[in-house]
Amino acid sequence: MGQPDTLVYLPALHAGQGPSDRNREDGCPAGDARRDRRLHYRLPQGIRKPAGMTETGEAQHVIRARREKLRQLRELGVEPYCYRYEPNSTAAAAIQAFEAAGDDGVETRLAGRLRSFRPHGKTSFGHLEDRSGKIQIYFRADVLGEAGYELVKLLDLGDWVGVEGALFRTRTGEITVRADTVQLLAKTVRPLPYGKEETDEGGDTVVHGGFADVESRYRQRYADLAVNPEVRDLFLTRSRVVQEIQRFLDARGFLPVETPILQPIYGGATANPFKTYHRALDTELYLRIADELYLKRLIVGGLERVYEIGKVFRNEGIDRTHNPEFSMLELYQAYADYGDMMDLTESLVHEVVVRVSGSSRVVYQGEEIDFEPPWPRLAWYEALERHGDVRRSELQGGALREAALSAGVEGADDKGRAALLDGLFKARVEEHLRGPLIIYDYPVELSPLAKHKRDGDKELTERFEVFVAGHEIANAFSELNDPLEQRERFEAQARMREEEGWEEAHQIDDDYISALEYGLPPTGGMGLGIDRLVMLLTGRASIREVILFPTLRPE
RNA sequence: AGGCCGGUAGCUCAACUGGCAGAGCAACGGACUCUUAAUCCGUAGGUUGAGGGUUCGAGUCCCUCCCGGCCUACCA
Repeated sequence: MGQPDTLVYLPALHAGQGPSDRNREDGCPAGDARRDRRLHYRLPQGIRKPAGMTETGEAQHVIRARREKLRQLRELGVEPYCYRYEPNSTAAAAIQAFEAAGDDGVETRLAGRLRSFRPHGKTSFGHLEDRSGKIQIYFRADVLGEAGYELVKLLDLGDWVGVEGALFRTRTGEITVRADTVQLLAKTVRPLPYGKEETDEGGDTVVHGGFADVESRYRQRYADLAVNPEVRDLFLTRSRVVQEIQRFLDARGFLPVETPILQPIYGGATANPFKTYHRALDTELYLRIADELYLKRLIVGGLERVYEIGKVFRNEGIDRTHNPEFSMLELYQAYADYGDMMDLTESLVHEVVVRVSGSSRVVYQGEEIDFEPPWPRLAWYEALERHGDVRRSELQGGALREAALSAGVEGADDKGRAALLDGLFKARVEEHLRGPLIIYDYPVELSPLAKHKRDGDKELTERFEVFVAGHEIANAFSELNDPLEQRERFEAQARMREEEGWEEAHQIDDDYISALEYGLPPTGGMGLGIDRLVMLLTGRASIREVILFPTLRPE
């Protein structure tokens, strides 16, 4: 965990432990045996049509031509789908080694994808791309021999190849591998949507054409990743965010745990669930909408500090900030309250931002956001007063409904107090919260799982949310640990569901109350939206850009 | 859900006021032993999202539907 450099080359995992070490250098011996086997692996006549692709005209034509190349390769004794290759470096490391050695005598063995290809008769240039970047490869017929160069002539953009040879500098000064051997690792039979690249005078890379259709990029993320290095970088950043969070929490004694995704009673948030069904149990189950209630059961069990980073599922609308499944961090710490959670959240987010982006400041959609703690803190009703021009004392009965109506809250006519307060805040306040900003002390109606204020104000709970750029990224509270009051809160929610038709209201979870009856120590809990944090750190306006495979309408 | 914009070759995009559906790249064949958007010669590639209508004639105008993006409203 927390590997700072994910580009470090990992040596073969089971060197010397495999079934045998024979053929470890070359996973693709050519020969009759292979050709015989080919008979069993022959592809069906019609090329299978992947979902969502129309195989009209050219695509079919191209794929047919590539399959013809497969045949030619096998005729040459080259197996186009290799078993193994053992590179000893990466493009970036090879270039670095060559520079360090003073342009002298560096041999390297690399594997990657053929990103560009410029044949010139008995000579060809191309670029190989691996996870570290690109390096130019120089193929010569007189070096590779007739058979080797025949293979080079059958290469296509996107093919996976392994090359071995000495590094040198071309006439134009580019560090290049002069290939002594070339090995085809996997043939591409469907052309990748590569754009042409050009380096302008400023040294910037300009891509001509390319793969830009947003929906296609999401549906075929593999092609998006293969073709767009900045997309690979983005998901590298995402992984680092998760690693940094884990590192931060591990260092503070938090235990990573896994709780059920399939739940008989869903809870821990106000949201509509996905329903599913278990046959053997003949039971309806729900996909979790939050991890909360199970994690707090673990605190009851004495684990004291736990966290989970995982997917939660909410059966609601899809837009640029909402995906039906999204990733959340939830953590719970015994003996802590929401004040501790404020401090923890500030330092967690700050540290992740600094370690991932190198600075506490990020620019998001043209707006500079500084995560340096402490963050401003504003009480919920104060925020409403400041941005919504409504005072707490004026939000009783009809006045609240009127305020919600005038704020344009949808369905304000027949909503209950909780929904009206929530609607009013969302309509009037959230967009003004550029943050990072802590909004604290939420109305009790909105927070059935939070303790009420210790000062005796029973209408408020010790809960806060963190807002950045108008969106909530974190939610935390002093966890309600009084089982009797918890039952009353659940019952109040159940009444809201029945009387006001508030479907998202919390269900009564008797087993959770039983757990509380065994004793939940004072506990602080916090939830953090991973996707939104990644959006902030990568400057993306759409959540789909930061989810590898976002939910799309099936084709 | 509502509003706006869009869907043309594998990719990125053109196509005037309704008048023969095009280019670049990718692909295929050929030439070329330091290229890098390689170059040069040649070839192929299309149910213009679907259906209907108006018209001598529709990528273009009208209607319906499908799909997507953006904005607004709601769940994080």
